[in-house]
Amino acid sequence: MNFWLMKSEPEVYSIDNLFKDKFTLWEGVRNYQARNFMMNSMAVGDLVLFYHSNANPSGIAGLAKVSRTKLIDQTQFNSKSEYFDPKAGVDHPRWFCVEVEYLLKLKSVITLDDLRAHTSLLKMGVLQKGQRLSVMPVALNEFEYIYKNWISPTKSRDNFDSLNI
DNA sequence: GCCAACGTTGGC
DNA sequence: GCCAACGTTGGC
Repeated sequence: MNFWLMKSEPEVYSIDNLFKDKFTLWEGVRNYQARNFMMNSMAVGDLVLFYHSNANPSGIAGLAKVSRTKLIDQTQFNSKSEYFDPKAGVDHPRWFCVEVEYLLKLKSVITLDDLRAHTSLLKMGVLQKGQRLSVMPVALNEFEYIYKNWISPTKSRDNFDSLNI
């Protein structure tokens, strides 16, 4: 299993939206590196830190799980969509996405300051200066650390049993 | 709203 | 294939 961090602006689509929807297609990614992660590396069951960007505060707002992979992002073909890509065609799609499933919403957002206060997390992609990727991998040790410190209901568990994964 | 960082585009 | 110009991201 792999771990990911995926960014969304809560004004556009928040963890509350995902709670209501239960599932969502992660459409609109128009960055090749981010696309390649979704296309080549994500597997069903991978866990996702749902990150609110451009928010008050910005940070990790909840947890999701990859439920379908290697889907063609249909918005690239829709000339009415803000994600329309005139260089893509149904016979040669450029952009792919995954579907994610809601798992939980945190009682409070784990802010960037929260994360930076822990030396074990200093290497996290999302904390690096100038990083702009909207989909990025999270190391196992980083995910476990975050899980133990902020997500696990008992804070004493060291596995993911409570999530029924 | 500012602006640093970084990805993409396109002329050459 | 270089690289300047431009657009976007996203914290602040």
